[in-house]
Amino acid sequence: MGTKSYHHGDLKNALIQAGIKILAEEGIEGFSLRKVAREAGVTHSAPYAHFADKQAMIAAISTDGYRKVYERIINVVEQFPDDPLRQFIETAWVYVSFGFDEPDHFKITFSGSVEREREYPALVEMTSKTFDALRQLIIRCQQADLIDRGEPDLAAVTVWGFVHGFVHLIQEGMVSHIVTNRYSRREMLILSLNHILKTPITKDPQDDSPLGSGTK
Amino acid sequence: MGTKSYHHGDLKNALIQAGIKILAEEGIEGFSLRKVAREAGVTHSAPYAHFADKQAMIAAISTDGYRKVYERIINVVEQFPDDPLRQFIETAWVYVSFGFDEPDHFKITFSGSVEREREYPALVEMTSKTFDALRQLIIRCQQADLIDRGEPDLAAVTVWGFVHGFVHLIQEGMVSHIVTNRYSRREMLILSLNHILKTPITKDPQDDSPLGSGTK
DNA sequence: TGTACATCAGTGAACGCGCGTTCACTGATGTAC
DNA sequence: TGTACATCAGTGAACGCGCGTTCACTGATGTAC
Repeated sequence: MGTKSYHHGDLKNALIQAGIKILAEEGIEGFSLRKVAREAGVTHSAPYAHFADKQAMIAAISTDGYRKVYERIINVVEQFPDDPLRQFIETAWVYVSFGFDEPDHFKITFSGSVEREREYPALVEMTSKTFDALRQLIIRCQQADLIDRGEPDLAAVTVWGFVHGFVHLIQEGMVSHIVTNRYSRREMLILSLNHILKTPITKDPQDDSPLGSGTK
Repeated sequence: MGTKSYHHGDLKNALIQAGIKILAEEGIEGFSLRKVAREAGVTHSAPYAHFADKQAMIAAISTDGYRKVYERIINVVEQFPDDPLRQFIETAWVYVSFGFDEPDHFKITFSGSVEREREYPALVEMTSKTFDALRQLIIRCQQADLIDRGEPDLAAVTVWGFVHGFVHLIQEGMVSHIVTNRYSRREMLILSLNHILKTPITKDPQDDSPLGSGTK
């Protein structure tokens, strides 16, 4: 399992990275297997040695997106072991940051680009691990009385739905400039989360800066 | 402005309807100008008499989506003139229903498929009218103390973000079966909105049925 | 009412393009003896 | 260390396809006199 073997070395991973780069540069519209191969410096038919077809390549990129988010969430949870509020905010921020930093990788990951998910066990595993981490977090927040109790899966729908929609609205430029000119994205996120939290917070726990002052 | 004139009659609208049908049957992936023309029973070059290019056709379909949602929102607001809570719930339901009933028309409308929106004044007008209706509704809800006060545009981001994400999660099958098997979509929506409302409601105002009983 | 003309919605052939996928191949790498 | 062979990652030509768009055209409709 060295980093390089013979021939190209690790074409499979190189193709995934190339795919992510194509997404970043040309978006989902511009995504094609041929471009990915070109980006990786390889013939357009080379990817077929590693991926059955285009769908399989997309599934691998999607899996990578879930993996990134999952690892960051786990990381945040470990970083603030006894602080569910902080875990809640930073987990939301992880998700939102991914959406802002890699918009099209985010879209391909969380917008059901993979048609027959079942056929990709690695993807199925990453999605269920991620969903589970979110669910556990919600339960911890309910126990700490941070958000309304009730069916945790339903609370998860509320929170995750909001966070996803939040990214979407900003990505698509649907948020009024009154808001985007006045608040940073992190500030907007936390102020919005306040509508869901039972006790609104007034300071960003990251640096104790006051929220909603109305100046970026 | 008769319904039919000479030749085809009203090809422009017929093409928009054909486009919506193609979206419903084959999704965004399967959408092409040539298919739309075929569906409308017309040569593949006929649409160019009415739309400058593919983008213009998409912009028209998107405008139609906004128009539908806008008209239904206005309708709901007029139907319950002094009941902001009811307006709030039904407006959310209008949006969500559109997403469930016409998933791909919804996506093309609210997922920034139009590249240079500025160039389509009818679209710009419909979006701003819709945004404004939502904003006014949020303000009415804040005044009635239904949701937390503060910058209305930010509250709108929270609510609209949530509702959009809600549709997305369900459309993409990302909601746990525990939840979807147990609650109807309307029930899920209202129970989720309860996390945002200051005073949770316990009955669906539409028919006074109890919420969250745990059986569809 | 009838004729000549202008308008313009819709036709159909043609273009060039990039795509996904296949397939016989080449040639570098690894393995057996 | 050297040779023969097997493996298999990557090549490059070829395929058929549907796409967006253009353009000279046709023929139905409307208008002027």
